[in-house]
Amino acid sequence: MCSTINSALPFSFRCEGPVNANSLHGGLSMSSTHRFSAGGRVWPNYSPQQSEMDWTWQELMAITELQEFEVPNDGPFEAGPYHPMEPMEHYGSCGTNLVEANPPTAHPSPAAAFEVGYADLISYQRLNPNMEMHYGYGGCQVNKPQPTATLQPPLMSLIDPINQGAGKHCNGHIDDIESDSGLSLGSSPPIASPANEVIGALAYLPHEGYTDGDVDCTVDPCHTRPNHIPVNYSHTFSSYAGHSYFPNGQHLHQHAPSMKLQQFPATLHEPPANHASTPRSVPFQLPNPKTKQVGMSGPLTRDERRAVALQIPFPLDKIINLPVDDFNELLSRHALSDAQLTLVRDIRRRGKNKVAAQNCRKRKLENIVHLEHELNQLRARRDHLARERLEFQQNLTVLKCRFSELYAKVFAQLRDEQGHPYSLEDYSLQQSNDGSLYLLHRNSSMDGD
DNA sequence: CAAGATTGTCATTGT
DNA sequence: GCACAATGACAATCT
Repeated sequence: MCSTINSALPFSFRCEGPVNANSLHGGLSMSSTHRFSAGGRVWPNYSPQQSEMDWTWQELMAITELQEFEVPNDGPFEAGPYHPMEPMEHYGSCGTNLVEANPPTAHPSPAAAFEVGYADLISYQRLNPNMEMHYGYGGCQVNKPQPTATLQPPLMSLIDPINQGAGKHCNGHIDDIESDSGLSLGSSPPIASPANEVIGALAYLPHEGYTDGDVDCTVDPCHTRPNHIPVNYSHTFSSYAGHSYFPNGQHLHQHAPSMKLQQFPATLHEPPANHASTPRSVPFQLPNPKTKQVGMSGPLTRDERRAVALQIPFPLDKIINLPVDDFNELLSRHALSDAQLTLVRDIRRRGKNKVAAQNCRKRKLENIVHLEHELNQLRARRDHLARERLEFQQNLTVLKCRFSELYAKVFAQLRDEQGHPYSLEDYSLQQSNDGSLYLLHRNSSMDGD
């Protein structure tokens, strides 16, 4: 005797062997050895070791036991309550709540088995052909800020010593010639780094003070300006020891022969003589160090003023950017006093550290942007998993409902020896360890097995 | 004028 | 041991 029940379900039950009403278990008067097979798997990963075609009764029963299962939500981001974005739908006619009211349980139930294989829910798409399985997140892209172009104003032009006594930055003397603890009286422009274009060269002595013979300037980046930007030097040039320089350290007549030389104001409050673009009525002002543009000069930095005061015979950018061997060679070619040597080494140390600090801060900001992007991606993945869980629960409810119907149908196929059907109220289907199914009277137990 | 942002500098550590 | 990069901390300055 074998009866097969086919339905619209993705699987069917087949009764293997006759119902042996006299095979008593637990003192019952009847039992069943029905082997139920499923024509298709219902849940992937639920029982990976099992044949695609065989479902034990316990497994099927386990499906009916499935409640909500947890989705781990212990990510690094905040574990806020998940708000389903889709309204609940009812399936079938069982009146079952699609979402169980009872919270997820931690007991080793079949639900836990689902947890283990949850990541493999790709197969679950067979029940959800329209399920989106991508985790991409297109709506949370972070516009990574474009790195601000590092302004590279030229190092300071030679400043007429008369100007050293002017204004806030020039108190009539070179402040803190030797001391590192002096006030920072001006924001120096970013010192050129190996990664940045080196613009200009600062010389504190007449140009003859360091010739191309000092250092191999043919390969020295400090002498290359591939992206020279014309700038207005009308009030920022200065002269030193009879030589006029642009702020970038280049001779005026070499690069701007048409520009008129102008006298640097003697004081900050004195308008530059014959200043073409600055009306006399407008007091001369030092350019704001924070708003200096590429190629613009500004107030001397502390180290620059020190270098001027000690007559360091080579530009700051060389001091800072030359390789150590070239730097030492440069020092060896000049007879420097101890104070000069100390200052030069301090300038080199501070200059390199300043660039390092700038790079460090830039990296820090980039890391923040990167982490924000990752955070958005994780949030998108969390939302996607939550939607998957919701769909899973809905399909589970459908299966439970349909299985209940099938259960009743199977039960209806069973007859006792007199051909009478068994009552669902009195009997339930149970499965033994060998997979056999039995009808168990609800008032008895299987302890006697 | 206060508060936050920016920048330079120093001290320290690691390479 | 030296040179240097990286970085936290602090202070000066700017917005």
